[in-house]
Amino acid sequence: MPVDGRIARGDASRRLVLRRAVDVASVDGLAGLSLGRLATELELSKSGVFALFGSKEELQLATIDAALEIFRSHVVTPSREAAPGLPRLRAVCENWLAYSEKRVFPGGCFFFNVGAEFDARPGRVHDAVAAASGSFAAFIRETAEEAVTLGHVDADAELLAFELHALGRAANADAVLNGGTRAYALARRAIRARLASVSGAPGSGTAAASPRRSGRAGDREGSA
Amino acid sequence: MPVDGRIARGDASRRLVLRRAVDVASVDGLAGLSLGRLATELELSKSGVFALFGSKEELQLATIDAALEIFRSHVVTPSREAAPGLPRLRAVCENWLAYSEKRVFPGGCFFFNVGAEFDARPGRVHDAVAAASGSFAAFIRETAEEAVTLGHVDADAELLAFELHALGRAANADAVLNGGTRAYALARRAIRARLASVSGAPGSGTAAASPRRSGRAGDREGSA
DNA sequence: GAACTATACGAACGATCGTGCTACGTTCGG
DNA sequence: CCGAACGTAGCACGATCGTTCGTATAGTTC
Repeated sequence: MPVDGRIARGDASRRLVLRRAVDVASVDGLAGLSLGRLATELELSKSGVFALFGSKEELQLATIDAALEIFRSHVVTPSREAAPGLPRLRAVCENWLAYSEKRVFPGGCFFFNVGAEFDARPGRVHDAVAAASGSFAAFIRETAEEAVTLGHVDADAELLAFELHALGRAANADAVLNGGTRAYALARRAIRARLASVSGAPGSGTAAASPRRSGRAGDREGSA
Repeated sequence: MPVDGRIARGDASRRLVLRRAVDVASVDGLAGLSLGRLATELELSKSGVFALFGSKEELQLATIDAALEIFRSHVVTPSREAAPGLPRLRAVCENWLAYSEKRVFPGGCFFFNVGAEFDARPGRVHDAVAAASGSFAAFIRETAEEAVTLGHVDADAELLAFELHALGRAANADAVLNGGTRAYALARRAIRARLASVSGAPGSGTAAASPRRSGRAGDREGSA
């Protein structure tokens, strides 16, 4: 019977702290996280919060893990329900944009912010952020490779994945910094143009939204 | 005679501080800037540095201005030497990538980092960052519009500018976070494919580097 | 029951933060 | 030459930081 009431209580407290920590970090960064602030906002003692994680760095690493779980549940997992190939590739793009636009984290994409924050600093936090960011980049790439292998798109999979990831992150950056939703609309147009199927099977995945606005003379695709 | 020895001395000190401040901020963020750290590293007194700017927020704003000047001198100004239209559009892309890759700021693009840092925080620093970022986005857009007007490319100028800006920022993010130069190569391939001229006049601007690697079967452009 | 473990608290630590105040040069305008 | 302006340093303040210590409490295991 691995039911330990003490550990269960501790895990509940850890979840409570981490739920707040991911929101704070998405706005003020992982360095802006402070034990005292978290304790005050959650009406706990600073030393109690500290004891739950052992050090600030461990709190930061736990915050990254918690954010990664939330990210996966909003972006990666639902995308797997779409059919492999182009539908899934469209789904992961749309799910990512929706995840950013709905402000699952109040500061926009968590990993965009902490990635920019720790990109040039060494240490375990940097490595954890890079690993998390890299795992999602790998997921996009594998999904793109699948779409190419299945003949749904004719492109270099790695380059296509890079472009799609770039468009999403740019939309997040512009939208959070300047407000409004224009950046998301631009990203969706660019992604749609890039993911026009080569032949048939245009079946939209789980969340491919906005089938509207097919007009707009020359949606920019035949520039070669 | 606008020669005031006192003000001249003060400006020299301000430049000394700001030169260090932009480098520190590009790695540790504008919030990671501290008067004490700057004073210690520059062997000045903390109160002296403080008096030069009046407040930390003023130091942050001055740091943004100093970084903007450096950015313009490396990216915007040299791009204006290229011929209007497609050559200039190619030049601004390449100059931006070179600015990021050469680590003009040790933490990569200054405005990418502080943009992500202050995107969701209110205040004057946010507004200054948004204005600086927006002014460069406007420059790309205007350059793209010029290329479209001149018939050098057939595309939606706003969307094209968004895509190019997105590709550059993604390359910066990936390269700084993970090291290596692969992200820059991917961005250059994507930009080159996007900026294939519609007819003639492919004259490369001032800094369009890497005319190599024209091979690579199907450089992904005819996916529509 | 005792022995042990884990959560949680309160108090305190040394360090650093941004910010004042004071004082001393240097340099300007009159 | 004199008073004002500016740069610069020294010192101290209140606040907050991460961390440590001692202790009380609740749960598990014997």
